[in-house]
Amino acid sequence: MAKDKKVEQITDMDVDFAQWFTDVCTKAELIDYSSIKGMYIMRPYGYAIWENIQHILDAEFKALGHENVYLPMLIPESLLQKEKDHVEGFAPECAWVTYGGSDKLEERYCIRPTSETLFCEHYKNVIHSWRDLPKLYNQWCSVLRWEKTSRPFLRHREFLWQEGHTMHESEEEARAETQRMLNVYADFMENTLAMPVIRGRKTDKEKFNGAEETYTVECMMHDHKALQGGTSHYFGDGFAKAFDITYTGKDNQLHHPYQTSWGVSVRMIGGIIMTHGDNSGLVLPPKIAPTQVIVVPVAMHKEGVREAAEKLLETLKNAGIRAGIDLSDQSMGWKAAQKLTLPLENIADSVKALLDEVQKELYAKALKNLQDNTFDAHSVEEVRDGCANGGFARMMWCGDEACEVKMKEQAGVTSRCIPFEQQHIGDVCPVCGKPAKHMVIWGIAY
RNA sequence: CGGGGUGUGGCGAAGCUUGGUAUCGCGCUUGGUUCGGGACCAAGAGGCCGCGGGUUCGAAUCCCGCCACUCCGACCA
Repeated sequence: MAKDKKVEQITDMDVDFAQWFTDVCTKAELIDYSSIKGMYIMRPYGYAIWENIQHILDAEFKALGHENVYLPMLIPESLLQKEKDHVEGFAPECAWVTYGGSDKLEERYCIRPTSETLFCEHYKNVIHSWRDLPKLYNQWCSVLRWEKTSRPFLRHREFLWQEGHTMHESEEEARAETQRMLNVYADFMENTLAMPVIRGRKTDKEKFNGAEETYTVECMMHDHKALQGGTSHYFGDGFAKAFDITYTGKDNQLHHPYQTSWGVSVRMIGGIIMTHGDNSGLVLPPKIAPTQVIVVPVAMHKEGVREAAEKLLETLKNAGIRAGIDLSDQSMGWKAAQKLTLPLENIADSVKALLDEVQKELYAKALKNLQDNTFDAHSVEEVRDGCANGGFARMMWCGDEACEVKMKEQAGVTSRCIPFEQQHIGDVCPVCGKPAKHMVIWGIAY
């Protein structure tokens, strides 16, 4: 109950975590492979998890005033090239449409890897006055990036996501939006997905192409590697200038609006699996599980058993519990192995209490994993040795990209984020010895 | 993109060295028995042996190319 156990054999997670992950994705019937590398079929149960994520986040976005839109899938090359940093970042992994029917196109079209440029093209048309601001748009769609290596949920060539794109009158308002949405993601991950997160800012090296600031929620997986759960960018007015988006302000002068974007993808499902899964397979937090409870009637050949089970199913459903029923004619022993027994009296309340308990336990376990495998470091060697098999290292940093590059070369780690919650664990950057500016979380990332 | 491993019914494998009718277990279907602790009997269905080319009288097996999966790097939100 509340836990989807598969009898099929899967690789032991402590022997080969990567293979364990792949086994869970395929044997829990979340994913199937297609004939194209990196393009996956999301099967009903996997897609249902995404639908639950969608429903919950979409309601939160709308409650904060965002509106859903849909923009084209193709971006003319000339449009993509308007912002220099942006195109440099994405061009290497774009796929291009070059034929329409049997005719070669005059200009090739990129299959969207992200939609900043399309939103800007549209915003230029619809933003004219301060009265048109803010614009708080969101899009649910798939995007395409021609990745060299791919893994289910973690790195698809085509993946489902949502991308919010907002425009604001002032820098302050846009910065506030960037923070607000990061917190929406962080709260969702902690409260609904039972995944503890570290909120922080990306270094310049790791930030989104074209952004002034990139913020992130970082999670630790069961193997102590890092996974970025969600991301939120502050663009300043860079894109607005590149795309010539202007509005007339209250002062009767022309201004460029300030912009944000933010997104989460199906990668989050990979994060759930690698945070909560165990050697029995998939473990989902009850709040996101498509099926929370399965009623397992045993001895169904006996009169009244099936009817009683179906009545129980209705009771649970009416109480708002996502319940199912196993009407298969598996043997008593097989069914007993799937089952957890509760008295029928006040069944809906006791099931809810149990689900709450499971949710809390999953969070507590993940939090313990994060805390137990995060440590303070005062030298490159300490980070190298401490993170060799995963783990987060807190270390001071001078802010120079050169030192960040050395950390990758000498310790094998990348900067995960500059946490909002800073601690002073030293005065100098251990890499170069210069005065330290920030405490950074270092680790090996997915 | 570089290096290693892999590809045989739905799943897991054997067969390949040494070319000669496609095998096994699980699962599936049907019938029957059983059924309060992961059942059993019987009958049956299901395979372009990843794809393409070559060698050969004959290729799952040998040779070449490609595709995909997977691991390690590089790259990358």
